[in-house]
Amino acid sequence: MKTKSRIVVAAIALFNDRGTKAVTTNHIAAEAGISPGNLYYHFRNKTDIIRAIFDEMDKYGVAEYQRISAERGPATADAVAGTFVMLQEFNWRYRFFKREMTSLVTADPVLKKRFIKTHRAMLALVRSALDVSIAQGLLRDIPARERDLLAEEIWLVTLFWPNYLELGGEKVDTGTLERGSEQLRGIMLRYVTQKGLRAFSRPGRAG
Amino acid sequence: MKTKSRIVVAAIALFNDRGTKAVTTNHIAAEAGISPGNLYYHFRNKTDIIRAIFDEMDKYGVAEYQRISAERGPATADAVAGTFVMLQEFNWRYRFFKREMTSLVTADPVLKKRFIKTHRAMLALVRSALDVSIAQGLLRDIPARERDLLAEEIWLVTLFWPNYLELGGEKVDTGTLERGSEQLRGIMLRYVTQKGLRAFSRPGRAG
DNA sequence: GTCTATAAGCGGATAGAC
DNA sequence: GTCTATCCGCTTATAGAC
Repeated sequence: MKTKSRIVVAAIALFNDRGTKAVTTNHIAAEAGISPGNLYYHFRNKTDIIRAIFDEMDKYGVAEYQRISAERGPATADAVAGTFVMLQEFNWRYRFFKREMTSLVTADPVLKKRFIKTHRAMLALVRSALDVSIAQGLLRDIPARERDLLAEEIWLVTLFWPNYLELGGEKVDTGTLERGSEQLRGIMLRYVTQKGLRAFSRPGRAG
Repeated sequence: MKTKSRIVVAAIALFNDRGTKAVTTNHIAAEAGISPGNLYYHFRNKTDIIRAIFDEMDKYGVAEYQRISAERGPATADAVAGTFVMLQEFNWRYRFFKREMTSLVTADPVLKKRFIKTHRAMLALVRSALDVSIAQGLLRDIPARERDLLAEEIWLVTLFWPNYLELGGEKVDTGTLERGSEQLRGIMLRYVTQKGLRAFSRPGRAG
């Protein structure tokens, strides 16, 4: 693996474990098996590494989403189920970022700009998934304003579920992440039609 | 004001402004108008100050909640409205804590223990408010499991709304906090009865 | 309780050899 | 690209006078 990637991998591992504050560039260099000076050849500073991780997250998320959409067809119940699972895996893989995202984004204007772009895109994605589900008759018709609030609620729960678990002293594992999916299903169920009920309760290829 | 309180007040102001990471004990001492050495007479270190702030938050929150319950009667629509407003003010006053809570709590086991206690109490509070509202016929009957999920959802939104706003690049102000209340109302409305509709849509004394 | 002075240590970052 | 050596600056924390 290239040194630059090794640094990123080492940083993610340490950040997940001890948090960005406790981890120094020296620690990262040691974990990556290189000298501190070498790290500074590849990255300006710690902030720069965090930005690189975010960019990796962004690419990974988009790629996974597109893969799922391509395999299962866009806006199918199957794709929705697969996306849930993917998001949970994603949340776990980059759990330090979820944990600290508000302070990280507040502290770094460059990161903030990139994050907001992704954030808006995700919100739009949820919103359009709702629109499609309604058009297909899987969800009952919902007034526009309520649709906006609903999309926001779904995205908020998705975004903060791991945080919520950690704060409550619950381990982030398969079981508790599954409860997050259950939360989302609970929200959807309030709007689901008979037709939708059959579609959503039928487990997708993701199990 | 006692020096110890002055330190806490100074720390809150600086933390809100620049985050706990960027603020040092020296900064806090300067802001409080005392010497660095003096600060260490009153507190062991920064962590110790953060714990003191959390304890203050805890006391303040409980006191405000009890005041509202006493003035408006427990579990009335009026009290619920007042509690919303109070929570928003609370979130603003200690906004640094909301912003960083996951990392703060992860980093300090003592704080974590105290936080979890409060967290569980709040969840129980929401749950019992739901029970009372259902008993009074303001909300339709909800199966136990769904009731748990609902309480959790309400608490999650309450807890993370300021975070959510900051992450999306929205200013935390009266308008956006009001949208948080609207989110919560949107959630409640899905369960509200005719009787409850009258009670909840009538603005409480809090406006 | 409060101050001044200062020790000790660490993290960030760079220079220059290889 | 990678290393070693090193410096600067800052933060924490303590000692001891008042």
